[in-house]
Amino acid sequence: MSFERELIEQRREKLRRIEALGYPAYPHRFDSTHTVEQIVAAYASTSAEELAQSKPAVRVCGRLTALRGHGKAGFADLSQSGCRLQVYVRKDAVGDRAFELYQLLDLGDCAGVEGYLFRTKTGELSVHVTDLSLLAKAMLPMPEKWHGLQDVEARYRQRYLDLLANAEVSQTFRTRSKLVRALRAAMDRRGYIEVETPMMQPLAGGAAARPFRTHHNALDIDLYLRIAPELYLKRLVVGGLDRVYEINRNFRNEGISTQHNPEFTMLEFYQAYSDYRDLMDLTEQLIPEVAFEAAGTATATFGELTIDLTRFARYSLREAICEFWPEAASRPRVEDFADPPRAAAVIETWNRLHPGQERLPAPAESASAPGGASLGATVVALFEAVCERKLIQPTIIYDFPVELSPLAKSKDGEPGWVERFELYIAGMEVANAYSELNDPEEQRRRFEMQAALRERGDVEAHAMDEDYIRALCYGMPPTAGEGIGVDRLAMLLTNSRSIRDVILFPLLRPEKSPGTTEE
RNA sequence: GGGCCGGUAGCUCAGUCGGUAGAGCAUCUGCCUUUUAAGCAGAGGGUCCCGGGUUCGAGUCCCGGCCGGCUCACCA
Repeated sequence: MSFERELIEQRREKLRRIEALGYPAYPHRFDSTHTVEQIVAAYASTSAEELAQSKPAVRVCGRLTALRGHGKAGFADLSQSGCRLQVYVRKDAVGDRAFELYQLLDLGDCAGVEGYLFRTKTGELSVHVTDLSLLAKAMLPMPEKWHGLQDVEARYRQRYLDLLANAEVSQTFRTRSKLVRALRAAMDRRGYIEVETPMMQPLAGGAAARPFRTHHNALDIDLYLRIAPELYLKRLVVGGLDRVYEINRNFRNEGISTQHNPEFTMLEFYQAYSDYRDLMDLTEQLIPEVAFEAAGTATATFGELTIDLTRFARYSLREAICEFWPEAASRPRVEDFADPPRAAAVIETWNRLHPGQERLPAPAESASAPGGASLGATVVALFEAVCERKLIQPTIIYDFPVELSPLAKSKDGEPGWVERFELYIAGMEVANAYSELNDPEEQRRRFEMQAALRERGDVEAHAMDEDYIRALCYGMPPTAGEGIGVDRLAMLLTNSRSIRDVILFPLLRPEKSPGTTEE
């Protein structure tokens, strides 16, 4: 018999003995007068003398996270929702039967106690127990109490243990929850209505990404898990819902990294009669507002970095490349991105400055040149190489190439560029927004451009969506829309370097054979 | 997919030059009625990730694989 089996068998035996004492093994409920948190908060400053006099009666329950035996007495820590309360059990106070039960308890068991509050010699607020019950037995041993659960894989696969053993993990997810609530409240306050749009879509649109595919049996059709809710939310704007938002999952069938999980949570919102400038202003309000509400501060500590979420820089994408260019002598100018030959010269200079690294591609002379990257794509690639990891403090980067933004409205007088911005914090893209393209004819041309890319093998190029164009044909008011990556914002607010640390159950390869209690 | 790192008791980790598998916590037994990483005395507990190979001998060296982490690429 393996050691683990032996441990389980020991605990089965204890459970049998507990039942033999007349205690139910798995009682149905427990009436408490307080939560641990309430007791700790209410009596934090009550003196030992006052407690000795009033002997406040409490019934409280939680999980046993420490047991310190002393012969015919013992101390235990009862933990509930991240709060800890010491209980003191002595044989002459609880009686023989309950004390026998106490001796059969293990670390990790759920228990309830009844008694009165007092302070120990060392001044610790504790429950002097007069009665005790087992609420559920832990059949498997808890992780080590001092170091917690360190094995990264086990932490993700058995998140419940991670939450039990590592208090800061529990705190991270409480902060995340507050963040989602704060975002929702912020949108509600501003008059947006929350909606839910399809997660299963016949066409996966609204972003450039590879989708997951699934199948509906009764209709016998293939469907895609959504990569973005965008096209549905804009249909709602056409329908007169001038301010809508959705907080929900997107699914992208792509690589996994510290910043990418195949399913991730986005806040996406649309507002009629506005453009991207309005959303820049809104974003600058929203981020510090929700940070303060969720984390209690608008100053984020992220690894070595200290980030002030109240101050935002703004650069156009072209300005940013010039601004963050590493060498003064070869610094390009904004006009250098106006046509492929000049942009090619800038990229050539960059490649020359970075001989060891992979070369950035030069733009093709025309958009239809086979195999060549578009001017827009190469400028964005250059931006990412030059700037992205340097954008530590909150920075809005605006005006993107039209080739990469098939759903965004062009800038007046500059048809090659669209009214779009992205927000970068700590080198991560946190938000993406634009003035929505609402001209159905132009939208059709953009989709056709995408279809051409698709024919050349770009699996992420946007699919033609006739139904969406039909919706635009009924007239969509001028509208601005934005998506905010909730996971990445949660990372910033909880000092989590990996997106997996803010997702309760990140996607992992399935375990071959999880250990269970079968024999 | 490439590079680097890791996988040893339920948990956290050591393991030297290739020579009988170790500690702490947890568990079990005994003692202990104000402790708090409680304490004291004793005991049990191992597919050293898997499969090959080298060797008299492999946790250790070599090859292949599995799983995970970081990183680069990919991913607006």
